[in-house]
Amino acid sequence: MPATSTVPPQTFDRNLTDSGLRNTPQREIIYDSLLQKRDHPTADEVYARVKSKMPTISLATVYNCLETFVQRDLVRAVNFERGPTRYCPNLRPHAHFHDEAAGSTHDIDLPEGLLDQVKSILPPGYDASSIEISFRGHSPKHEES
Amino acid sequence: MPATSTVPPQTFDRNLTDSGLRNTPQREIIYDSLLQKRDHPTADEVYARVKSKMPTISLATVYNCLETFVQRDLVRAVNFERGPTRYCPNLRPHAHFHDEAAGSTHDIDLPEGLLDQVKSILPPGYDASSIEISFRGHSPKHEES
DNA sequence: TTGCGATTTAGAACCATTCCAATTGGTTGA
DNA sequence: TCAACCAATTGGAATGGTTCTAAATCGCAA
Repeated sequence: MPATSTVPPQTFDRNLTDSGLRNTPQREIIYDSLLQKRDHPTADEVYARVKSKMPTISLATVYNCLETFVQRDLVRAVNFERGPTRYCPNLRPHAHFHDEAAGSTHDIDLPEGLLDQVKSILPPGYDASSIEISFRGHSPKHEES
Repeated sequence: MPATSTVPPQTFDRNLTDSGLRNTPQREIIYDSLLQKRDHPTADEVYARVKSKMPTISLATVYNCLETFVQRDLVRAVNFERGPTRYCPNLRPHAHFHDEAAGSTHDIDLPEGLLDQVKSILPPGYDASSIEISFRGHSPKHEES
């Protein structure tokens, strides 16, 4: 049982079709590649991985599809400073830990209630639609980041 | 009394000179401009503000100086997604709130202990050198963001 | 002074991303 | 089945923020 939560395949499909979008081969193969190796790849990395299965796919399509997934809340976009955007199919509430030495990124599960607690520090009148928590530092070794 | 904490002028100077750097007119005027209007300006905005006082200054110098300040922990660099880096002279531990509608960024003071508490969710072996907490949403009106 | 390293500068280069315009593809309803 | 329409893909050009480069300048210290 992985410590991640992704949508089941049929939900992925319906999430798209329900809003008038299509589940194209490109979208399927890109989403698949995110599930396959959950190391928070950049668009370029996704492009490279996906090209072996579908050599004619274009980088623009990779950007388009990833953006579509983010809009539909199927995937999270993760940013560290000004680095390239990374993509993450884990929908469970979690923070990110960026290992500076290894250049790898790990998900950190959030305990129940932590987000509410953090949100409670906001002064009256502030209404947060999203909260990001990210760490930098060094982390134990992982085979797969 | 502002809810921010910046270094006193002589500390600013010593922080630089102690590590073999010089406190040049450009550095002084740029740091000044950050103190003057604490709305988390981008490098471009700093450039525009500073140009009226020193018309010959270059954008590259603005980038150089800001980067120097960040290295020396005189200023914090703040990023929201892939937007341009913004700069903040407030050294007190704080989070950032980004108002999507207004495009403005506010400091949110962190209560004593919150960072430790957030840090405590890390599994054993993880050692965080920095933590970022950022909100997006909508905030009450401000004259100055 | 002279020398040396720190600094500034303009402009070129870079990189991630978005835009554009043309083509292709799938669905729907006549 | 066809036509029409809108979604999606594609390659390449364009954009925007930032960094690099190489040359000029500056300021302190021998």
